[in-house]
Amino acid sequence: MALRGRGGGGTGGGLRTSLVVDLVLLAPAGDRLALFAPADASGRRALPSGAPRAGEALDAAAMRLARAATGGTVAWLEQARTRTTSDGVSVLFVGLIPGPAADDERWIPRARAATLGAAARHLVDEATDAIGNWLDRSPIAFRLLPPAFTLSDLQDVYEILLGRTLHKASFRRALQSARLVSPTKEWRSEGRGRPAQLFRLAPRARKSWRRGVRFDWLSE
Amino acid sequence: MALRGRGGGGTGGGLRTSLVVDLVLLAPAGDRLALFAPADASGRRALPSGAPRAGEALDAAAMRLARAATGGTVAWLEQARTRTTSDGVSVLFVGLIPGPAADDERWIPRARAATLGAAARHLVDEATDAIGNWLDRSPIAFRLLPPAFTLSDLQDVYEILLGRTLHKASFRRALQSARLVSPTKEWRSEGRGRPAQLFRLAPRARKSWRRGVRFDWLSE
DNA sequence: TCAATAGTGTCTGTTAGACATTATGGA
DNA sequence: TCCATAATGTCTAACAGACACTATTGA
Repeated sequence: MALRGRGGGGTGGGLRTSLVVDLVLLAPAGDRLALFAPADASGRRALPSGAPRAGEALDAAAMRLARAATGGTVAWLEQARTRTTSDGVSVLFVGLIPGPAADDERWIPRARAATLGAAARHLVDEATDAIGNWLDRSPIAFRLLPPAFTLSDLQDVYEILLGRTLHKASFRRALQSARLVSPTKEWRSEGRGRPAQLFRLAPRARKSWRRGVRFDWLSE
Repeated sequence: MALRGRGGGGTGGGLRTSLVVDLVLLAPAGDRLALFAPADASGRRALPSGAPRAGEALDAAAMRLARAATGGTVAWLEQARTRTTSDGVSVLFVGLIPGPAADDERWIPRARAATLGAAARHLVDEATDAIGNWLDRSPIAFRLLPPAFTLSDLQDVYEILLGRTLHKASFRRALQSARLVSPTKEWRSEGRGRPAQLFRLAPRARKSWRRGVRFDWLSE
């Protein structure tokens, strides 16, 4: 058992190993989640990964790799679990990308993650759980939308990310009572039906009120 | 951007670096949280840390180190954030230990984490947040108690871990409606006051019902 | 008897979800 | 006109929190 003081010597200390960042990048596509799993030269699909550069922070490395891989905007990127593999240490990052083109072959339906193998499927499950957790605590869904959006758009994003349907009136009431969105004077008409009002994410001035303890855990 | 296939060659791939597990071990002590920060030979306190052995999984390494450091039972241990430091890669683990002896000098009040330095204080804050998150989703509080406990004991643990007081009647109602504890026929008398009934963690058969989306986020 | 703690019953304001209704445009 | 979608009002059951009260022990 080593007690490491502050500023221990340079690269001293732990076991030496290789370090890799693995990425599970998801995006809303239609009414499902899509997974970024491009094929390599031999046609085999895999999750993107890469190595941090010397001195580069993990978050920065993951962001650089995610941008380079997708070529697009990264709406949100967060660290998940670290594990040791036969290759060394793997740090998993979970990211959300705004809607990719429907014909982009690098994206596959999230439900087909199992075709990448059991290990990849496990990482994707872990990523999906992480998104659900963050969604409860942070406005990540808004980053997948343009600055002005309809409440139906927003609800669609939530439903895709959560993988379940939400009650419309309750959803809107919760948004309103949290003063989370503010209406604009614009309306958007899409096909049939009444046009929808556009909203923006409101600059927050909310006191986070405390919620009671809930014991509705998942059955183990 | 490297696309790594399955079973890449042995230790190939990423940047080579050293790997260290850092531990934030907390325990309820009286009505506060205590932090495990033993002093080394020179009298300087620090968070415990250590290196995984070759081939050892991170969880296993953290558990081994936590047990070795405290010499006691580890009620719960979970991975938190991984970061790169000047020493290499550091994987943070958060653990809970059942009540240490009041005269155990290796434990300090959690509020005095700042005396270990800014970096350690940050890790401890991160650990406290992680505990709050897990507490919402998993029965970790029960592991800090003996198999039979009073509801006041349980509430005390929750209050210490959450850092705030809870409403007694609501706490009990929530426990009851979740069918989370089952009463025993034993009662325990401690000093003055009416004796308290002992309870046990009930074998769960709960369907986890879905909760609506809440937007009560912390102000950023 | 008093103090202290355990446990419970009742009330109230809030909220999630169900349902129904109105509003407004396109086909 | 009919249909589809947006937006909103009302009702109800559940729940959190407040409060008060009873129960049971030791001092």
